[in-house]
Amino acid sequence: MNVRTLCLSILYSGDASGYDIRRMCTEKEFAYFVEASYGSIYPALAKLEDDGFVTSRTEQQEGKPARKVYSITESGRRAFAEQLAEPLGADMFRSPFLLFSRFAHILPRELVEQRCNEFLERNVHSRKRLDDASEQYDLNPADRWVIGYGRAVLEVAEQHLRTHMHELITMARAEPRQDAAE
Amino acid sequence: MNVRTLCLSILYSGDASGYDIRRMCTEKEFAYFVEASYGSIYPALAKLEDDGFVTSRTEQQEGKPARKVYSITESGRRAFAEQLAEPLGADMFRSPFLLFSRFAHILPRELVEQRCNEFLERNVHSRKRLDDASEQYDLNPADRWVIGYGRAVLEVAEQHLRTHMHELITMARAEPRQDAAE
DNA sequence: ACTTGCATGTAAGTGGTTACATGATTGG
DNA sequence: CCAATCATGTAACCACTTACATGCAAGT
Repeated sequence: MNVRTLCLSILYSGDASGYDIRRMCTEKEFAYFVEASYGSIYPALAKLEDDGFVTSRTEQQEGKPARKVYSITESGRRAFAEQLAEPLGADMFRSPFLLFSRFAHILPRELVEQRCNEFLERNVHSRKRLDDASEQYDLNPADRWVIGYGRAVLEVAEQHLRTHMHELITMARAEPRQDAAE
Repeated sequence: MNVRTLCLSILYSGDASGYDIRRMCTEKEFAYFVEASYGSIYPALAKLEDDGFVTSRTEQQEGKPARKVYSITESGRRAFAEQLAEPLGADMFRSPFLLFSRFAHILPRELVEQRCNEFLERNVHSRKRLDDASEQYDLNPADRWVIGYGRAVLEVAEQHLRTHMHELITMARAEPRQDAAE
Protein backbone atom coordinates (compact mmCIF):
# COMPACT_ATOMS: atom_id res chain seq x y z
CA MET A 1 0.00 0.00 0.00
CA ASN A 2 1.68 3.17 -1.17
CA VAL A 3 1.57 6.66 0.31
CA ARG A 4 -0.76 7.88 -2.45
CA THR A 5 -3.44 5.43 -1.38
CA LEU A 6 -2.78 6.16 2.27
CA CYS A 7 -3.39 9.89 1.66
CA LEU A 8 -6.63 9.16 -0.18
CA SER A 9 -7.76 6.90 2.67
CA ILE A 10 -7.36 9.71 5.17
CA LEU A 11 -8.88 12.39 2.95
CA TYR A 12 -11.81 10.08 2.28
CA SER A 13 -13.28 10.86 5.69
CA GLY A 14 -12.33 14.54 5.85
CA ASP A 15 -10.06 17.35 4.69
CA ALA A 16 -6.50 17.44 5.96
CA SER A 17 -3.10 19.01 5.36
CA GLY A 18 0.11 17.10 4.74
CA TYR A 19 1.05 17.85 8.32
CA ASP A 20 -2.24 16.41 9.59
CA ILE A 21 -1.77 13.25 7.55
CA ARG A 22 1.69 12.75 8.93
CA ARG A 23 0.44 13.09 12.49
CA MET A 24 -2.44 10.72 11.87
CA CYS A 25 -0.22 7.95 10.65
CA THR A 26 2.54 8.34 13.22
CA GLU A 27 0.68 9.44 16.34
CA LYS A 28 -2.94 8.39 15.96
CA GLU A 29 -4.60 4.97 15.88
CA PHE A 30 -3.67 4.45 12.23
CA ALA A 31 -0.05 4.32 13.30
CA TYR A 32 -0.68 0.73 14.29
CA PHE A 33 -0.63 -0.47 10.70
CA VAL A 34 0.58 2.38 8.45
CA GLU A 35 3.42 4.90 8.41
CA ALA A 36 4.72 7.69 6.20
CA SER A 37 7.11 10.62 6.43
CA TYR A 38 6.84 14.19 5.13
CA GLY A 39 9.23 13.37 2.34
CA SER A 40 6.73 10.94 0.87
CA ILE A 41 3.47 12.63 1.83
CA TYR A 42 4.04 16.07 0.31
CA PRO A 43 5.10 14.79 -3.13
CA ALA A 44 2.22 12.27 -3.07
CA LEU A 45 -0.32 15.03 -2.40
CA ALA A 46 1.14 17.19 -5.17
CA LYS A 47 0.86 14.33 -7.63
CA LEU A 48 -2.64 13.49 -6.46
CA GLU A 49 -3.62 17.09 -7.19
CA ASP A 50 -2.06 16.90 -10.67
CA ASP A 51 -4.19 13.83 -11.32
CA GLY A 52 -7.33 15.62 -10.15
CA PHE A 53 -7.93 13.24 -7.24
CA VAL A 54 -7.65 16.01 -4.66
CA THR A 55 -7.97 19.81 -4.58
CA SER A 56 -6.20 22.20 -2.25
CA ARG A 57 -6.84 25.55 -0.63
CA THR A 58 -4.57 27.62 1.59
CA GLU A 59 -6.01 28.42 4.99
CA GLN A 60 -4.59 31.36 6.90
CA GLN A 61 -4.35 30.89 10.65
CA GLU A 62 -3.61 33.46 13.31
CA GLY A 63 -0.55 32.76 15.40
CA LYS A 64 0.40 29.84 13.13
CA PRO A 65 1.76 29.44 9.61
CA ALA A 66 -0.76 29.00 6.81
CA ARG A 67 -1.75 25.43 6.03
CA LYS A 68 -2.55 23.87 2.69
CA VAL A 69 -5.72 21.86 3.15
CA TYR A 70 -6.56 19.07 0.74
CA SER A 71 -10.00 17.74 -0.19
CA ILE A 72 -10.72 14.54 -2.03
CA THR A 73 -12.69 14.85 -5.30
CA GLU A 74 -15.34 12.52 -6.70
CA SER A 75 -12.75 11.19 -9.10
CA GLY A 76 -10.43 10.65 -6.13
CA ARG A 77 -13.10 8.67 -4.30
CA ARG A 78 -13.63 6.50 -7.35
CA ALA A 79 -9.89 5.92 -7.82
CA PHE A 80 -9.55 4.97 -4.16
CA ALA A 81 -12.46 2.52 -4.29
CA GLU A 82 -10.95 0.92 -7.39
CA GLN A 83 -7.61 0.68 -5.64
CA LEU A 84 -9.27 -1.13 -2.73
CA ALA A 85 -10.91 -3.62 -5.07
CA GLU A 86 -7.52 -4.79 -6.33
CA PRO A 87 -5.76 -7.80 -4.79
CA LEU A 88 -4.38 -6.87 -1.39
CA GLY A 89 -0.65 -6.91 -0.68
CA ALA A 90 0.40 -9.22 2.13
CA ASP A 91 0.54 -7.83 5.63
CA MET A 92 4.04 -7.60 6.91
CA PHE A 93 5.54 -7.75 10.30
CA ARG A 94 9.24 -6.94 10.78
CA SER A 95 10.64 -7.39 14.24
CA PRO A 96 14.17 -6.41 15.21
CA PHE A 97 13.13 -7.37 18.75
CA LEU A 98 12.36 -10.99 17.85
CA LEU A 99 15.60 -11.27 15.89
CA PHE A 100 17.39 -9.95 18.96
CA SER A 101 15.50 -12.38 21.21
CA ARG A 102 16.66 -15.40 19.22
CA PHE A 103 20.14 -14.62 20.55
CA ALA A 104 19.29 -13.91 24.18
CA HIS A 105 21.69 -16.68 25.27
CA ILE A 106 24.73 -14.90 23.86
CA LEU A 107 23.84 -11.47 25.21
CA PRO A 108 24.39 -9.90 28.62
CA ARG A 109 21.42 -10.25 30.94
CA GLU A 110 21.13 -6.53 31.58
CA LEU A 111 20.78 -5.82 27.88
CA VAL A 112 18.10 -8.46 27.35
CA GLU A 113 16.17 -7.15 30.32
CA GLN A 114 16.42 -3.60 29.06
CA ARG A 115 15.26 -4.51 25.54
CA CYS A 116 12.36 -6.50 26.91
CA ASN A 117 11.25 -3.57 28.99
CA GLU A 118 11.60 -1.15 26.08
CA PHE A 119 9.58 -3.49 23.90
CA LEU A 120 6.89 -3.90 26.53
CA GLU A 121 6.73 -0.16 26.99
CA ARG A 122 6.23 0.45 23.28
CA ASN A 123 3.56 -2.21 23.22
CA VAL A 124 1.73 -0.62 26.17
CA HIS A 125 1.94 2.74 24.45
CA SER A 126 0.45 1.41 21.21
CA ARG A 127 -2.33 -0.35 23.05
CA LYS A 128 -3.16 2.72 25.09
CA ARG A 129 -3.44 4.70 21.88
CA LEU A 130 -5.95 2.20 20.51
CA ASP A 131 -7.83 2.09 23.81
CA ASP A 132 -8.17 5.87 23.74
CA ALA A 133 -9.27 5.79 20.12
CA SER A 134 -11.96 3.23 20.85
CA GLU A 135 -13.53 5.60 23.37
CA GLN A 136 -14.44 8.14 20.71
CA TYR A 137 -18.12 7.57 20.16
CA ASP A 138 -18.33 9.18 16.73
CA LEU A 139 -16.25 6.35 15.29
CA ASN A 140 -17.61 4.61 12.23
CA PRO A 141 -18.24 0.87 12.70
CA ALA A 142 -15.49 -0.29 10.33
CA ASP A 143 -12.88 1.84 12.10
CA ARG A 144 -14.14 0.50 15.40
CA TRP A 145 -13.72 -3.03 14.07
CA VAL A 146 -10.15 -2.36 12.99
CA ILE A 147 -9.32 -0.86 16.37
CA GLY A 148 -10.88 -3.85 18.09
CA TYR A 149 -8.69 -6.20 16.09
CA GLY A 150 -5.57 -4.22 16.96
CA ARG A 151 -6.46 -4.14 20.65
CA ALA A 152 -6.99 -7.89 20.76
CA VAL A 153 -3.61 -8.57 19.20
CA LEU A 154 -1.70 -6.01 21.26
CA GLU A 155 -3.35 -7.23 24.43
CA VAL A 156 -2.12 -10.81 24.12
CA ALA A 157 1.29 -9.62 22.97
CA GLU A 158 1.53 -7.60 26.16
CA GLN A 159 0.17 -10.38 28.33
CA HIS A 160 2.51 -12.95 26.81
CA LEU A 161 5.45 -10.65 27.28
CA ARG A 162 4.64 -9.93 30.90
CA THR A 163 4.34 -13.60 31.80
CA HIS A 164 7.24 -14.92 29.70
CA MET A 165 9.91 -12.24 29.43
CA HIS A 166 11.61 -13.43 32.58
CA GLU A 167 12.28 -16.76 30.82
CA LEU A 168 14.11 -14.93 28.06
CA ILE A 169 16.06 -12.90 30.59
CA THR A 170 17.22 -16.00 32.49
CA MET A 171 18.53 -17.45 29.21
CA ALA A 172 20.89 -14.50 28.89
CA ARG A 173 24.49 -14.53 30.10
CA ALA A 174 24.55 -13.76 33.83
CA GLU A 175 27.89 -11.89 33.81
CA PRO A 176 27.94 -8.66 31.81
CA ARG A 177 31.42 -9.57 30.46
CA GLN A 178 33.93 -12.31 31.20
CA ASP A 179 37.19 -10.61 30.26
CA ALA A 180 39.25 -11.07 33.42
CA ALA A 181 42.48 -9.90 31.82
CA GLU A 182 42.80 -6.41 30.40
CA MET B 1 17.43 -4.64 10.56
CA ASN B 2 19.19 -4.95 7.24
CA VAL B 3 19.81 -8.02 5.10
CA ARG B 4 23.48 -8.12 6.14
CA THR B 5 22.54 -8.68 9.77
CA LEU B 6 19.82 -11.10 8.78
CA CYS B 7 22.39 -13.23 6.89
CA LEU B 8 24.74 -13.23 9.86
CA SER B 9 21.88 -14.26 12.17
CA ILE B 10 21.19 -17.32 10.05
CA LEU B 11 24.83 -18.24 9.53
CA TYR B 12 25.38 -17.89 13.28
CA SER B 13 23.74 -21.24 13.91
CA GLY B 14 25.06 -23.06 10.84
CA ASP B 15 26.43 -22.86 7.30
CA ALA B 16 24.06 -21.98 4.49
CA SER B 17 23.94 -20.86 0.88
CA GLY B 18 22.17 -17.75 -0.40
CA TYR B 19 19.42 -20.01 -1.61
CA ASP B 20 19.03 -21.58 1.84
CA ILE B 21 18.86 -18.19 3.49
CA ARG B 22 16.15 -17.06 1.12
CA ARG B 23 14.09 -20.16 1.88
CA MET B 24 14.54 -19.76 5.61
CA CYS B 25 13.22 -16.25 5.64
CA THR B 26 10.32 -16.77 3.26
CA GLU B 27 9.21 -20.33 3.99
CA LYS B 28 10.46 -21.24 7.45
CA GLU B 29 9.50 -19.97 10.89
CA PHE B 30 11.68 -16.86 10.50
CA ALA B 31 9.31 -15.70 7.77
CA TYR B 32 7.04 -14.50 10.56
CA PHE B 33 9.20 -11.48 11.28
CA VAL B 34 11.85 -11.14 8.54
CA GLU B 35 11.97 -11.21 4.75
CA ALA B 36 14.54 -10.81 1.97
CA SER B 37 14.85 -11.52 -1.73
CA TYR B 38 17.73 -12.95 -3.78
CA GLY B 39 18.49 -9.50 -5.10
CA SER B 40 19.44 -8.36 -1.63
CA ILE B 41 20.83 -11.58 -0.16
CA TYR B 42 23.50 -12.37 -2.78
CA PRO B 43 25.08 -8.90 -2.78
CA ALA B 44 24.94 -8.87 1.05
CA LEU B 45 26.83 -12.19 1.26
CA ALA B 46 29.44 -10.98 -1.23
CA LYS B 47 30.02 -7.86 0.81
CA LEU B 48 30.12 -9.83 4.06
CA GLU B 49 32.86 -11.98 2.52
CA ASP B 50 34.81 -8.87 1.46
CA ASP B 51 34.65 -7.69 5.05
CA GLY B 52 35.89 -11.05 6.34
CA PHE B 53 32.72 -11.77 8.30
CA VAL B 54 32.00 -14.93 6.32
CA THR B 55 33.95 -17.38 4.16
CA SER B 56 32.61 -19.42 1.27
CA ARG B 57 33.28 -22.76 -0.38
CA THR B 58 31.69 -24.28 -3.45
CA GLU B 59 30.04 -27.62 -2.86
CA GLN B 60 29.46 -29.89 -5.82
CA GLN B 61 26.24 -31.88 -5.68
CA GLU B 62 25.17 -34.76 -7.86
CA GLY B 63 21.97 -34.17 -9.74
CA LYS B 64 21.89 -30.52 -8.68
CA PRO B 65 23.86 -27.38 -9.52
CA ALA B 66 26.82 -26.56 -7.29
CA ARG B 67 26.06 -24.42 -4.25
CA LYS B 68 28.16 -21.77 -2.63
CA VAL B 69 28.10 -22.43 1.08
CA TYR B 70 28.90 -19.66 3.52
CA SER B 71 30.35 -19.96 7.03
CA ILE B 72 30.49 -17.23 9.62
CA THR B 73 33.95 -16.31 10.96
CA GLU B 74 34.93 -15.34 14.48
CA SER B 75 35.08 -11.74 13.33
CA GLY B 76 31.59 -12.18 11.89
CA ARG B 77 30.26 -13.47 15.19
CA ARG B 78 31.77 -10.51 16.99
CA ALA B 79 30.34 -8.03 14.48
CA PHE B 80 26.92 -9.63 14.80
CA ALA B 81 26.97 -9.54 18.61
CA GLU B 82 27.97 -5.87 18.47
CA GLN B 83 25.15 -5.20 16.05
CA LEU B 84 22.68 -6.80 18.47
CA ALA B 85 23.93 -4.65 21.33
CA GLU B 86 22.96 -1.48 19.46
CA PRO B 87 19.58 0.19 20.01
CA LEU B 88 16.87 -1.84 18.33
CA GLY B 89 14.81 -0.45 15.46
CA ALA B 90 11.08 -0.33 16.10
CA ASP B 91 9.01 -3.31 15.09
CA MET B 92 6.72 -2.52 12.24
CA PHE B 93 3.42 -3.86 11.16
CA ARG B 94 1.99 -2.82 7.78
CA SER B 95 -1.47 -4.06 6.97
CA PRO B 96 -3.15 -3.50 3.62
CA PHE B 97 -5.94 -5.70 5.00
CA LEU B 98 -6.71 -3.36 7.91
CA LEU B 99 -6.64 -0.34 5.60
CA PHE B 100 -9.07 -2.19 3.36
CA SER B 101 -11.24 -3.12 6.35
CA ARG B 102 -11.67 0.52 7.38
CA PHE B 103 -13.70 0.93 4.20
CA ALA B 104 -15.81 -2.21 4.37
CA HIS B 105 -18.97 -0.08 4.28
CA ILE B 106 -18.24 1.26 0.80
CA LEU B 107 -17.22 -2.07 -0.70
CA PRO B 108 -19.31 -4.91 -2.13
CA ARG B 109 -20.09 -7.62 0.37
CA GLU B 110 -18.64 -10.39 -1.76
CA LEU B 111 -15.28 -8.64 -1.93
CA VAL B 112 -15.10 -8.06 1.80
CA GLU B 113 -15.99 -11.68 2.47
CA GLN B 114 -13.34 -12.86 0.02
CA ARG B 115 -10.62 -10.66 1.51
CA CYS B 116 -11.50 -11.77 5.02
CA ASN B 117 -11.20 -15.39 3.99
CA GLU B 118 -7.92 -14.80 2.21
CA PHE B 119 -6.57 -13.04 5.26
CA LEU B 120 -7.74 -15.79 7.57
CA GLU B 121 -6.17 -18.40 5.34
CA ARG B 122 -2.81 -16.64 5.33
CA ASN B 123 -3.00 -16.34 9.09
CA VAL B 124 -3.77 -20.04 9.48
CA HIS B 125 -0.86 -20.85 7.20
CA SER B 126 1.58 -18.74 9.22
CA ARG B 127 0.40 -20.24 12.47
CA LYS B 128 0.68 -23.77 11.14
CA ARG B 129 4.25 -23.04 10.13
CA LEU B 130 5.06 -21.92 13.66
CA ASP B 131 3.21 -24.88 15.16
CA ASP B 132 5.28 -27.26 13.03
CA ALA B 133 8.48 -25.45 13.94
CA SER B 134 7.72 -25.71 17.65
CA GLU B 135 7.58 -29.51 17.36
CA GLN B 136 11.26 -29.77 16.45
CA TYR B 137 12.87 -30.91 19.66
CA ASP B 138 16.40 -29.76 18.82
CA LEU B 139 15.28 -26.15 19.01
CA ASN B 140 17.33 -23.84 21.20
CA PRO B 141 15.37 -22.21 24.04
CA ALA B 142 15.51 -18.67 22.66
CA ASP B 143 14.15 -19.77 19.30
CA ARG B 144 11.45 -21.70 21.10
CA TRP B 145 10.57 -18.56 23.03
CA VAL B 146 10.31 -16.50 19.83
CA ILE B 147 8.10 -19.13 18.23
CA GLY B 148 5.93 -19.22 21.32
CA TYR B 149 5.43 -15.47 21.13
CA GLY B 150 4.48 -15.67 17.47
CA ARG B 151 2.04 -18.49 18.07
CA ALA B 152 0.30 -16.60 20.87
CA VAL B 153 -0.17 -13.54 18.70
CA LEU B 154 -1.26 -15.41 15.59
CA GLU B 155 -3.66 -17.51 17.61
CA VAL B 156 -5.67 -14.57 18.94
CA ALA B 157 -5.57 -12.89 15.57
CA GLU B 158 -7.13 -15.99 14.07
CA GLN B 159 -9.63 -16.37 16.89
CA HIS B 160 -10.65 -12.74 16.72
CA LEU B 161 -11.05 -12.94 12.97
CA ARG B 162 -13.19 -16.07 13.12
CA THR B 163 -15.56 -14.60 15.68
CA HIS B 164 -15.75 -11.07 14.30
CA MET B 165 -15.30 -11.16 10.55
CA HIS B 166 -19.00 -11.60 9.97
CA GLU B 167 -19.55 -8.19 11.57
CA LEU B 168 -17.24 -6.63 9.00
CA ILE B 169 -18.99 -8.48 6.20
CA THR B 170 -22.43 -7.27 7.27
CA MET B 171 -21.15 -3.67 7.18
CA ALA B 172 -20.40 -4.07 3.49
CA ARG B 173 -22.77 -3.04 0.69
CA ALA B 174 -25.30 -5.83 0.16
CA GLU B 175 -25.70 -5.31 -3.62
CA PRO B 176 -22.57 -6.04 -5.67
CA ARG B 177 -23.28 -2.99 -7.87
CA GLN B 178 -26.19 -0.58 -8.24
CA ASP B 179 -25.80 0.44 -11.89
CA ALA B 180 -29.23 -0.41 -13.32
CA ALA B 181 -28.56 1.27 -16.66
CA GLU B 182 -25.76 0.09 -18.97
C1' DA C 1 18.16 34.29 23.27
C1' DC C 2 16.68 29.73 22.53
C1' DT C 3 13.80 25.98 22.01
C1' DT C 4 9.54 23.95 20.67
C1' DG C 5 5.60 23.44 17.68
C1' DC C 6 3.46 24.43 13.40
C1' DA C 7 3.97 24.17 8.54
C1' DT C 8 5.70 23.15 3.60
C1' DG C 9 8.74 21.51 0.65
C1' DT C 10 13.20 19.47 -1.89
C1' DA C 11 17.44 16.73 -2.84
C1' DA C 12 20.30 13.23 -2.01
C1' DG C 13 20.82 8.80 -0.62
C1' DT C 14 19.47 4.02 0.50
C1' DG C 15 17.85 -0.29 0.94
C1' DG C 16 15.58 -2.71 -1.00
C1' DT C 17 12.42 -5.39 -5.05
C1' DT C 18 11.51 -7.05 -9.84
C1' DA C 19 12.90 -8.75 -13.73
C1' DC C 20 16.26 -10.61 -16.33
C1' DA C 21 20.17 -13.84 -17.65
C1' DT C 22 22.01 -18.37 -17.15
C1' DG C 23 22.18 -23.24 -16.59
C1' DA C 24 21.90 -28.00 -14.85
C1' DT C 25 18.78 -31.91 -13.67
C1' DT C 26 14.55 -34.43 -12.75
C1' DG C 27 9.91 -35.78 -13.50
C1' DG C 28 5.67 -35.81 -15.99
C1' DC D 1 9.68 -31.57 -24.70
C1' DC D 2 8.26 -28.72 -21.05
C1' DA D 3 7.78 -27.37 -16.46
C1' DA D 4 9.58 -27.25 -12.03
C1' DT D 5 13.24 -27.17 -8.63
C1' DC D 6 17.78 -26.01 -7.56
C1' DA D 7 21.15 -22.45 -7.86
C1' DT D 8 23.77 -17.89 -8.58
C1' DG D 9 24.05 -13.53 -9.89
C1' DT D 10 23.22 -8.58 -12.03
C1' DA D 11 20.95 -4.29 -13.55
C1' DA D 12 17.40 -1.32 -13.63
C1' DC D 13 14.18 0.65 -11.08
C1' DC D 14 11.43 2.35 -7.10
C1' DA D 15 9.39 3.97 -3.02
C1' DC D 16 10.59 5.80 0.67
C1' DT D 17 13.64 7.96 4.45
C1' DT D 18 16.92 11.41 6.11
C1' DA D 19 18.58 15.54 6.16
C1' DC D 20 18.33 19.96 4.75
C1' DA D 21 16.21 24.66 3.78
C1' DT D 22 12.92 28.01 5.32
C1' DG D 23 10.08 30.66 8.34
C1' DC D 24 6.75 32.36 11.78
C1' DA D 25 4.97 32.53 16.58
C1' DA D 26 4.71 31.20 21.47
C1' DG D 27 6.55 30.00 25.47
C1' DT D 28 10.71 29.71 28.72
